Amino acid sequence: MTDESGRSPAVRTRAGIEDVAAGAGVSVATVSRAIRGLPNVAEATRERVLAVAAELRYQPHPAAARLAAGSTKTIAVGVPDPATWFFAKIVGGIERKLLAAGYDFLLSGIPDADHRSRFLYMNAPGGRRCDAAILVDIALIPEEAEEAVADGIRLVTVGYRYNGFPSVTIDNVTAARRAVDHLISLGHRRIGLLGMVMDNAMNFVVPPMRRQGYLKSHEDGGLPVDPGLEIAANSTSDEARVAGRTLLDRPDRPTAIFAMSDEQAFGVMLSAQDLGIRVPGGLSVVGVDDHDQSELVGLTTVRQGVVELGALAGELLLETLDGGSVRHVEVPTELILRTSTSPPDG
Amino acid sequence: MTDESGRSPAVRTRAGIEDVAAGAGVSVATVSRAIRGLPNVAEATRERVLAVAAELRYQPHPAAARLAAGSTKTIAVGVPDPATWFFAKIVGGIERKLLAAGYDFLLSGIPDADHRSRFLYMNAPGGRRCDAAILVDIALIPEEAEEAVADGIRLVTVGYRYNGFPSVTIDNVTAARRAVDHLISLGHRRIGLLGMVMDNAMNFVVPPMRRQGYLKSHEDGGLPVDPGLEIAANSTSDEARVAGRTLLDRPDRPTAIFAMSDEQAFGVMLSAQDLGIRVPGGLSVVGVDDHDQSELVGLTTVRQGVVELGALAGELLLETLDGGSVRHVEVPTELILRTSTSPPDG
DNA sequence: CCTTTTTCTGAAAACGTTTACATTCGTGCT
DNA sequence: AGCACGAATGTAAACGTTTTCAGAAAAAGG
Repeated sequence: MTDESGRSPAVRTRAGIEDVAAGAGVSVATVSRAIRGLPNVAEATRERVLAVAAELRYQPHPAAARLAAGSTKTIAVGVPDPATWFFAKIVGGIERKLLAAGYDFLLSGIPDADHRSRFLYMNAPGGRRCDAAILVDIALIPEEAEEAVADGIRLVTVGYRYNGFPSVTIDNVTAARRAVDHLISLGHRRIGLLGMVMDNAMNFVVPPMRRQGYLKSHEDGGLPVDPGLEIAANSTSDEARVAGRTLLDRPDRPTAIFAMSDEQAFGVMLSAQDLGIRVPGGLSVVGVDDHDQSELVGLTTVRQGVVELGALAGELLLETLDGGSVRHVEVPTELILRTSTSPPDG
Repeated sequence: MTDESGRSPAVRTRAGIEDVAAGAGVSVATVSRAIRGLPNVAEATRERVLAVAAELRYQPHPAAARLAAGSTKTIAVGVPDPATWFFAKIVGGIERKLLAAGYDFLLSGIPDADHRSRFLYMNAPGGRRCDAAILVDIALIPEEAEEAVADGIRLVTVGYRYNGFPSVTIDNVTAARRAVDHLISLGHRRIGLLGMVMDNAMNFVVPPMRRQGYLKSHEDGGLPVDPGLEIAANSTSDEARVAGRTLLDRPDRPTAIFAMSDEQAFGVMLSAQDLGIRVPGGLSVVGVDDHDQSELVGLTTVRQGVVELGALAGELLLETLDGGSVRHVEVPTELILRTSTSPPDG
């Protein structure tokens, strides 16, 4: 086939479209059409081509196909850290949808602003590395956003909303309010806030909204806000543990803590454990997410359907690629009562 | 540049290598060399080219580069389920290494044998979709393995070992023995085994080894093995919860359970909770992994450094691509004592 | 100052598809 | 029988790089 004359013995050369064409006695154009299921190829021909292709284990060269066709059948997904529970769940949700639709799934960790701009740059339409991208909890700075729009990048965001791009979010203010209102209704007056550390360059948008909910609840409940009760930590159990520790070491320590994620809440529970403080009697704790392990540790939390978030993002993306309109969906949240909250002791 | 004469107004056409060449007054060959840092280009020329490229925001077309060069700078990674804690951690470890080395990271969920063979097919060298692949806990059936070797696929496996391919594993027999020996030494005589459900087609190799460790410990300890104390479940908390339930519903229920993963152990703890059985007095529980939440719930477990596993896999892969020799590394495990184990009551 | 290397550079041929356009071939009509 | 038309097929030109090879320029050696 490939070497009519040369007869090189050992080299096992891969079948190309030409080999299939030769084998089936048709032109490469027909092979291409037959294999991709395009119209205007006689049924008999198609079968013959497919048979030969199967026999030769022919597989189109993706790079060649992409180059010629201009479409990559690839989606890039950027998350701050793929090893984190929340992002892993989202990635899982997206992946299932996308693989089912026959897309390749390119995963990028985006730990800082530098990686973010690189991600945008590489996945811009001009980069032709992917057909579209999903960004999870990675907010663009205005100039990047403008640029992205100008480039005509296909993007769906999860966690925050940006005009022109499909997105899936929750109502973060309300989510936080559910948690804090609950604490207030139990009689707590000194409620700590465990926020997320804000790398300015990363421009995270979720923590401020949850903070706002925290403040709103205080306002509506007629409670004063003590700035000393607020602290920030990265969204891991370990980091939250030390943050919780400093909050609980205060002489006028809070009787309850609202943590912006369940993993942080776990950290707080650990710090309470460290200090011999009983949960919920000595300290009530509420988180956000409804983490897989929250039931086991009895954590009261504001549930958001995380895999659902990812799956929805995948769907919205597919819609966009099919030329659908830009949709925004807001997934509802729900307070799940467990044993980490109660009225304060005494 | 691209349109010398035509002056089409609105179309913002992307800069190609030819534009850069024209801008810098050199040939495309020189541009290609300059940009990729190849030798034999005068420093002054390189700088000029780089400057023009930057100004034009030039970015080589990946598909074109791949087609021409034959290398994809892409690694495919296959895991059973990317949303699972264990696999997410591994993926995170791999991703960091690979992105740092400038590789694209293609993620595939491989829930069943069908997906597995598709994965192999697509990522075979002939498929030219990636330069190499990493398979996590996905064992090949013999004929696939043969085929893979014949194809000359570049592969590294994690979780099991296969001749000819680099791999990173733990000693599963020993890991299980650590757990079960510990229980026996505490005085337990009836020790349940919560295994993983074996989809035959998937050919999982880890569960049998851990089971073997369980059996060995019994043998060495002179303990009879009660087959009724063994049950299998998928490796999630929820599924393990119902499995644990049936184990604990028996009249002669075990005084301890060895679960093959921490997530399963969590499920067992939940089932104990459901039945009002105290841990560890009424039931001791040991898992494997040292999950992020294991400390919080006080789970005694056999630690394996999961992110480390992933990072190592990434390193081995890079070594292979650099033409290094096939290495196999076995990561040590360690028993972590917490509060979920104690001598049985009474 | 003239060779002989060595360093740079450019022209053009891959790389393996897709696709616009041209061509051939039946078919049903007049 | 002649014609027009649509379906099936083929030809060849993209697609945007990399890389081989040969030639030009510069450096080194005598």
